[in-house]
Amino acid sequence: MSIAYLAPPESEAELMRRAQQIAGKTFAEVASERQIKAPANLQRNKGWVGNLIELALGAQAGSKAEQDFAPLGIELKTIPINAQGQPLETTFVCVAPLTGNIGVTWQYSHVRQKLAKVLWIPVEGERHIPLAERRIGAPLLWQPSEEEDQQLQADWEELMEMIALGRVEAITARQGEYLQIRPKAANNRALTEAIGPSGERILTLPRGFYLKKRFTAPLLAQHFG
DNA sequence: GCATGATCATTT
DNA sequence: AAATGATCATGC
Repeated sequence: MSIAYLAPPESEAELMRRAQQIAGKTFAEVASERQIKAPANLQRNKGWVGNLIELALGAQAGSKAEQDFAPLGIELKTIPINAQGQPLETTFVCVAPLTGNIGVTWQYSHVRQKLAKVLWIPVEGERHIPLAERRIGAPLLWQPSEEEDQQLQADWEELMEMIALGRVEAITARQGEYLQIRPKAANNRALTEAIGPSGERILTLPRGFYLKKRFTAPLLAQHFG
């Protein structure tokens, strides 16, 4: 009854072969190969699809503060799409650092490192499709273009400046053309340290950086459009 | 609490 | 309908 783990891919080519081999399969098929079962829905298993794809490709499941395929320098992201291939959800990137941001620049930011090279796995996400019957799409290995990098940098700098100036609680998800900041927490009692309006220590909800759909939609469309 | 994996569900 | 703000599970 234990999970059938797969050894990590030894090259980018091997990773891509694996990704192409699961393309077109249903979640149930891939889950069966890994000796696991699909839950009825994602309500209490929000990360289930992401974990399934990790297992199917041989990523280390679980918590590590590095890329999924660190030796290959590749981050794995599943992205739920509709029948037209458009994203159904924003994409979580990383937690937003609320303290200790003196002298931090875009070039060495966590956001930029995470997005340096991403293997996107589109997956059917429409809720009318039973979870087990949803299919995996064709993989896309992506690196940000100069233009995309600059788009993200502009949003990042605006948002990080607000955090540094003690205005984290004034940040709304409406800000940022392509990159936004929203809560990222277990619940509303989870608090973390931040800088307040007068430079004082405050406790606030942890926040995360997310890619808006208007960033990921064209990215997917260029490849599959 | 923080980092991993995200989607849910209420509001607009 | 779509986006924002809130939340769910798991392992340290």
